[in-house]
Amino acid sequence: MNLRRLETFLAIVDAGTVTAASVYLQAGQPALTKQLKALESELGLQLFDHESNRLHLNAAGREVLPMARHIVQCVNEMKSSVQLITSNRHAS
Amino acid sequence: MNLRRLETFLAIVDAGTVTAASVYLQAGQPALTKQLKALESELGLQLFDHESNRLHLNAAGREVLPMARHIVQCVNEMKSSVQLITSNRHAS
DNA sequence: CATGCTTACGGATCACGTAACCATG
DNA sequence: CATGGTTACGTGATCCGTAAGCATG
Repeated sequence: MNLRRLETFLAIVDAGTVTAASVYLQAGQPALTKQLKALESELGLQLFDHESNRLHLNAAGREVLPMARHIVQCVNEMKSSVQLITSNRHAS
Repeated sequence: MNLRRLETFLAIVDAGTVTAASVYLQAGQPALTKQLKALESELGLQLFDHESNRLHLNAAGREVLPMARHIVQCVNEMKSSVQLITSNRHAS
């Protein structure tokens, strides 16, 4: 399980398309497509309908989404806490 | 930020030594040492005292520990939920 | 035919395992 | 000197970006 893939998943959901997410993340579309496929493969679960030429979040994706958000949020909070620790360490 | 590194961190704390953690994780000591160093480098923060020939969790490590545990726990819960989803999917 | 996703492929980076080394109790 | 951690190094896997291809509205 890779955090980068979860962040990519969230970015694609929030941006609406892989293309828009790639602009936001300053990465190439192919990279995001492959990360998403890797995530779906790893979970053994399709998160989007890949049938049309646009991706659509499916039922499973909607169930996984809040958990992925929570994990990424916790990671960001940990990063903030670490920065706080180092700041206090320097202040003391 | 890599989840594998957090899991390694927890394993080292729980097992007490890198050696014991490497047995538990079925990996080599060098790999765990390097993952730990990578994590500390990434956070910009020493989590252990590296002075003796045994690692000792320091104050910063004790602060980060519960957050790391929470993140890993959330990831495991997500994995379980995904398995549940796929089970139900197969049942229906 | 414009938009958006996917696949192919080459290069770079990362991660591991074996082996050798260093430090401490 | 036994135990535990670290460094060196070569190999295998992973990831990305460019380029090309495919599908749909």
